Amino acid sequence: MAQSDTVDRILDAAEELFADRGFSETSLRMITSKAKVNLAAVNYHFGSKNALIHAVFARFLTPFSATLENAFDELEERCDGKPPTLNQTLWALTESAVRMPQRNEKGISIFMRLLGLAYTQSQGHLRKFLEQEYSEPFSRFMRLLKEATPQLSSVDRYWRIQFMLGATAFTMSSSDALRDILQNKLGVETTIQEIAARLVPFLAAGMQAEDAMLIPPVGSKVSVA
Amino acid sequence: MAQSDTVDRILDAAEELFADRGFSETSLRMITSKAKVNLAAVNYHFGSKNALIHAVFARFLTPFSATLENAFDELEERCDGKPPTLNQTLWALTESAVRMPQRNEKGISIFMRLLGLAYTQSQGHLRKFLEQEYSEPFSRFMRLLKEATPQLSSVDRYWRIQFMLGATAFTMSSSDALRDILQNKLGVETTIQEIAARLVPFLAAGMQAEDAMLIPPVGSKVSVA
DNA sequence: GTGCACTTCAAACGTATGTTTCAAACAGAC
DNA sequence: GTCTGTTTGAAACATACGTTTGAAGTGCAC
Repeated sequence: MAQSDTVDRILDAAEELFADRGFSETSLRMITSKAKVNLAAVNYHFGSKNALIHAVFARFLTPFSATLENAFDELEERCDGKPPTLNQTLWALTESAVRMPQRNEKGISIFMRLLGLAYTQSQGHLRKFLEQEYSEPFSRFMRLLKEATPQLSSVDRYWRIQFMLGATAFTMSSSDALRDILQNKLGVETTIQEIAARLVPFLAAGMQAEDAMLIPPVGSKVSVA
Repeated sequence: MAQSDTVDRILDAAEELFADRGFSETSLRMITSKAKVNLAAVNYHFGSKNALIHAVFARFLTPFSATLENAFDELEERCDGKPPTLNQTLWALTESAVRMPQRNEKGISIFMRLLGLAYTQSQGHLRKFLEQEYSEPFSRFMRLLKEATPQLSSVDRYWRIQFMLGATAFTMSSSDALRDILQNKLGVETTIQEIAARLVPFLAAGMQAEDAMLIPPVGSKVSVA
């Protein structure tokens, strides 16, 4: 049994279990027994549980950030000089995610859930790792967003980006559960691509909303400064 | 030392620690030492750690759901017969949240973060508890949303509600950190009311977006079914 | 003051965790 | 075949967890 076999089996099992249950709620014993390898194999090959978590992210994120950089390059080239629109920028991101070669059909949604967990679970080491390793495509995406919404003040744009992040991370992090609910309630099947196709126009509309609302509607009791 | 003192100190400490670190990542020993009570006090007063988690939610959610019911009553009365608009419904919700009497100035944002965690961490017992205890105001809010967006299909509405939830829970759950960043970067102070005032138009715009976007913009490579 | 219900306390229990250890198995070079 | 570096295996380690126990302390009615 070659090394890579054990390593990959651990990564596969860890990825799925982390996505299902979260990081702290998944023990090394669950991972190694699902992967059918010895308990000590994780510490032997990765060093620690935290390092295993990083490896799970790196296996997806490293090729993804390369794909994303290419997509941004292509987009900027196609727009030669002019800044890409908000829709173009958002689509470049979602398409890069959707087009990533998948290990299996659940690959994307598993990974989206992991990204959502990374944001919501306060795993300090993980956030630090992600910031160190993948700051460049993130900064570039932020710059594109800025150029695509020149009408927004810095403060407005800042908050609306947070809103977008929230809607995305939250939805993706529970997309399996949400899909199941929808399946049971309305009998509708949904793919991750369809979710993305619904999410992008929602985000774009919110991002470009006119805020005629800083004063609450007539009849309400509280004046919002 | 009266009972209520110990109970409240435990609830205060638990609320803050859960919000900071998540449920599984917070041990009873952390809680009791922060609250300066004996370790056994939690099991004595609440029965178990899960029951403590429920109590933390109930302390906020019970008065809040009463306030919210009143706000909805008032709103529907004011609209006599006609369904309230989306903006009115969203404002009724946010105002009820903002107007809740707070134990301290961080009360709201702490609780928003807890709600976000409840959704993302797969704590089965918690979801079951919340569904059993607070299904009524939740269903009512959903009904109001439905009446305020008759143009949306059930599926569209379902997903957009998830997007709204996500943007709200995520933003509110990290609003302290986000406010700090904004303060340092741009030197701007922000209150929770102002965040709500920015969030509501974002949500309303997203909710009412025309989805002319189910086919990606010209020039993109992937057709999304 | 005595009795009684309620509350606190220190200590222990059983279990699960991440990690380490060290011998056994293995693979490839010579 | 023998040696060498790498990988696996079963077992143990130390630690942390939620929970339970039983004694000590507390406030109040009588």
